[in-house]
Amino acid sequence: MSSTHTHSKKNQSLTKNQRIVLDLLQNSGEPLKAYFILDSLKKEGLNSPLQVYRALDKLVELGKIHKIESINSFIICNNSNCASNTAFTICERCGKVKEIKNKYLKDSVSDLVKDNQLEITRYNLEFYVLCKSCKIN
Amino acid sequence: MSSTHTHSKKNQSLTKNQRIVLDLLQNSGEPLKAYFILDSLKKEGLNSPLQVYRALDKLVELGKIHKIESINSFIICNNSNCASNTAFTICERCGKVKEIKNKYLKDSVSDLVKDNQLEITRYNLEFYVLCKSCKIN
DNA sequence: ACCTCTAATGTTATACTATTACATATGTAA
DNA sequence: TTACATATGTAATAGTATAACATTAGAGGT
Ligand SMILES: [Zn+2]
Ligand SMILES: [Zn+2]
Ligand SMILES: [Zn+2]
Ligand SMILES: [Zn+2]
Repeated sequence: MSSTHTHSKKNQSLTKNQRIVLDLLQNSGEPLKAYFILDSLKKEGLNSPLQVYRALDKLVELGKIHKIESINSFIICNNSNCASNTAFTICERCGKVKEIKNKYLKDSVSDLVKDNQLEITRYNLEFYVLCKSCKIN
Repeated sequence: MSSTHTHSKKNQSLTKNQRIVLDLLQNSGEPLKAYFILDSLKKEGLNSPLQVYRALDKLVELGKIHKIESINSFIICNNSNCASNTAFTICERCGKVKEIKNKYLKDSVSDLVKDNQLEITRYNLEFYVLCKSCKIN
């Protein structure tokens, strides 16, 4: 079973608990809270908070999901290579969260970092907005 | 006692609880947790979490302190006019937090926002670093 | 196959963070 | 004064996360 390529490691190495938590977040697409995940996955055999938190921790570490600290929630990564750099917009009215595509963001952040003489290892940027539907209503 | 000028309102309007919580954060200069604040201020007459949280909420609203979400802690504002825009460096090793002076940051953020076509109402930026003393050791 | 080591699991209990609810008091403005 | 908004005090409870310990599953080397 070690005929695999290097790049497949990350996908294959997910354990059962990690996989079902990731699937839930993937299918949801929006931020979910740990205890909501727990309730949702009772039927899958997750019985204790720790089982959820351990899976979440690992998935965060792998960069497959992100934690949005201000709402104690977890969301599937919407990019392919965030590493541990994250950037979100959060609607101030309805709480809707979107991960900002880091394709273009990177250069902007680099400039900002350079301009302010920071030596950073990673970053987390939270931009509060009024989402489209909230702007209308 | 209402002979005051308009601009002094914000300072004078602090209530007793708000004042003693603010003083503690001011004197500390580093991020403090709500229950630590509670313990520290037992002798000042604060007996319940709610008394602390209410003071903290108000001080955050006034922009006098900021909450650092990722560590559930509160820190005195190091700028004069953050409004609700915040930017911190956080040491990945020892957890030391510093607020970034927003004097220069503002333009950089404006550029970033413009480049990424965001319409934001405010922001919170967290830059993870290795602080000087951690870099040495 | 066997041993070894590391990572993950299962379970219980507990720690930490924050809010609800309700009664009371205080300050401010008409 | 009356009315209103804001702040307080207190108790109970909700929500978030980790410690501790025993057990199991996988990966790698021999
Ligand atoms: Zn991502
Ligand atoms: Zn919205
Ligand atoms: Zn500030
Ligand atoms: Zn440090």
